[in-house]
Amino acid sequence: MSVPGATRIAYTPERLLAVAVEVFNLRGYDGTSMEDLARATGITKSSIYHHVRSKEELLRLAVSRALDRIFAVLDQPAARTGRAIDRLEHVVRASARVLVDELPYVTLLLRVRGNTATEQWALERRREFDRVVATLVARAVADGDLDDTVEPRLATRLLFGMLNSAVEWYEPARADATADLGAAVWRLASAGLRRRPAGS
Amino acid sequence: MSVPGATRIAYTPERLLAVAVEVFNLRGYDGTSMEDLARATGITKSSIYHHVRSKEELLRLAVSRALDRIFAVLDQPAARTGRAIDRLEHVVRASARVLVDELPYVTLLLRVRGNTATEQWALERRREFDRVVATLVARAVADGDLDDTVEPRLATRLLFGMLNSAVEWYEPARADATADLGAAVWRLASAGLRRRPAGS
DNA sequence: GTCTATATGTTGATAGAC
DNA sequence: GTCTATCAACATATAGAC
Repeated sequence: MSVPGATRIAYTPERLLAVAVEVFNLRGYDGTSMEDLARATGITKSSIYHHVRSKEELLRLAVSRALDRIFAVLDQPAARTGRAIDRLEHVVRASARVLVDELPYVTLLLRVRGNTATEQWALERRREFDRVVATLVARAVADGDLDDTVEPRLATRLLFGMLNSAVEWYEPARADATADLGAAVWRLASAGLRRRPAGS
Repeated sequence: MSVPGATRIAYTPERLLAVAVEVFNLRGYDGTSMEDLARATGITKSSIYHHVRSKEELLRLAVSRALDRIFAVLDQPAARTGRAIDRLEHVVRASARVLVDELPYVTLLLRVRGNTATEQWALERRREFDRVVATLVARAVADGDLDDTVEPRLATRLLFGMLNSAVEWYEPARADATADLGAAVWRLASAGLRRRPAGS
């Protein structure tokens, strides 16, 4: 049923992945059937299997892309040198950029439950990331730059819980106050919301 | 295959629900089959259908329980009278208590995607809750008690994103620093993590 | 690279005996 | 209240023509 004059989309694994991830995020990975993907792409189930081995491969491609981008943050110079508090700020802001730039992929990653081998691997890598950040928070506390009344591990989880929650509500279309997500998160996490009478 | 001497668990809808919610949270609602529930309960699929009409009914029972507890927070006197900032603090702390006390049910509620009519109803009620809280935040800003540099709606989302993230990591077994989740969340959200040289 | 047709297992749910 | 047996629909995935 090709339309004359309208060029048929040539599916690459990359483009197929983009469509699949959208549907996964809408319906959930388990709630999405290959038939759903067929409808969304405009080709049949069989044609999809020409590009990928399995439904799980699509998941693996998606979460590994998200993980690559997120771990790249930890390799940036600003995350590896300087005062712990400044490195932490950089990790938060750069992670926020990754979240926004790769929103569908990061969203899928953050919703992984652990049903398949792929999902368990993704969960393990996420824990690895959390451990690195928790170490950074602990160091900032030791440096006297962060309050020591909130336990480092708890602080880390609240900090990234706040940031990661953005996958549930961030709308890239709107160029509103949420434009710089990282700035907002860092401001709230470091200074808090409460207005102070005088001084900073 | 009943064991003599070991009293067979008498299943009530309530007890069945508790088991089902555990499995739903482990595998995801869509990733859980009635056969999975049969294994977890120790009775057959057919027996489960003696207690509930459908798999979706289990979901509905679970999320409505969570929603009831959460909306009850807004009806408490401390959430309805006094300064907006104090009402907000109470809503955060009371919501944290609900999250902890009803952890499996709240967890399931927060993971709903919208595939079924039940799920869409749950999402709509969650948005309703968010709107009430956002109004409270806006009022606290107007009162001059909250900083006006972070937009109220964004602040609300970050605040509850932080709190709700607890369903991903909170462990009731451990009576550690996370014992009072609400206190930790409120402290971080209001005062921030950064250590200040002098004064409060 | 896409299609039709199909294999093979699993799904949510029901019928009816005990 | 639980069971065995079964259903129709749908799942992932494959075979092979064009």
